Amino acid sequence: MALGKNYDGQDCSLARTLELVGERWTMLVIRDALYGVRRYGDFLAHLDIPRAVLSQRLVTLVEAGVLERRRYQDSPPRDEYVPTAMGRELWLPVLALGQWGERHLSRRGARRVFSHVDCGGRIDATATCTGCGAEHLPPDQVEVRPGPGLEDDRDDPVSVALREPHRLLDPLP
Amino acid sequence: MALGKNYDGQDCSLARTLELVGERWTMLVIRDALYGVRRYGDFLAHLDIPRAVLSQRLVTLVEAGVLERRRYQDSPPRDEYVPTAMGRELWLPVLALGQWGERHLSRRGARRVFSHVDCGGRIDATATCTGCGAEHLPPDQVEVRPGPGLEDDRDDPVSVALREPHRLLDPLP
DNA sequence: TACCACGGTTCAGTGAATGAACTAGGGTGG
DNA sequence: CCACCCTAGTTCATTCACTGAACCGTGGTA
Repeated sequence: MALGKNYDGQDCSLARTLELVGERWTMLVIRDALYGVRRYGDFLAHLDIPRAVLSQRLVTLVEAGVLERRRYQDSPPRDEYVPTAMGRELWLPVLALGQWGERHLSRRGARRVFSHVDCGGRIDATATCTGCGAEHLPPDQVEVRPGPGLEDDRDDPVSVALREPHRLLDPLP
Repeated sequence: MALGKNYDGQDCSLARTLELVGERWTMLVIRDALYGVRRYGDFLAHLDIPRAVLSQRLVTLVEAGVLERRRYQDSPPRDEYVPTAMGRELWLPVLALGQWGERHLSRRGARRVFSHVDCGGRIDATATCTGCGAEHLPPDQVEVRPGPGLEDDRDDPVSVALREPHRLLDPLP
């Protein structure tokens, strides 16, 4: 972080977190990784993000331990990016931020509906199942599907795959 | 948002939220407002933020309905910034992000400890009281105090006031 | 061999953030 | 009356972050 003023003067954990995830595009990369996106090209197409930014963000997240880089083929060499346990725990802030937006910034209904894999109940902003009451649901216990407010006009592979219900963390597309 | 590429291609609530709160410094301004900081000079001193950035962020947050600008004196004219109901609901993402940082990015103990005003129990990352089980605690039911990991080397008025337990949303310093 | 797909890298140009200085409207004290 | 102080901004040249467009390297395929 090279800007003249960084958050060093802030001895607080929020600032530490924001130094890592607060740069433009980073939270959306993390969100996509939690949905199950793994490959550079899929992040690129789904997020419509500049290539250099995506490369740099992935490097940063791997170095920080949020994502893990894994070889999925040797010829030619190809890596994918998988959330670590540390990265999976960012699900809660991602959910809280997204639900705030659903509640306050959405003029149509919910764009994405998150439900509990085991009982089908809706998930609230604290990752609690409103159906059965299960709390602290990790991402692999959550299914995402389109809500009534989602405009379905994207045709990249990830957007197409997310037209169907999809369990978080399962590879996409 | 004038960068060549914005988040318009992302029909998702997380992107809508990040367009508002994702700019550099904004989440820290909101965090301070939730702690109870009200005045331009106090945000300025506590955050050590460039003046022009603070002015612009406050304007944006007022226009978006997250903060409300209120006259606190007429001669000379002086306004303060108070979280709206919409702004107070950002407490949950702020807490979730901060707690993630406490858990994964802190080499010493907790910098800030959040507890339930009514029973004194600790608050977890979902705004649930670990003492009595009360859920969805709003900020005005939460008290913040320094934790064992906080370096107490700041001497601006807000930092000094936060050396004592402080109920969120109560004006600071 | 030419073309394609993939996962990057490079770089000039544009926009955001920054430090430093300045402004306006009061209030206070000598 | 004037000088100084405080507060809440505003201005602007400079630096840094992001971007579009082009390019690169390593394979695989027809």
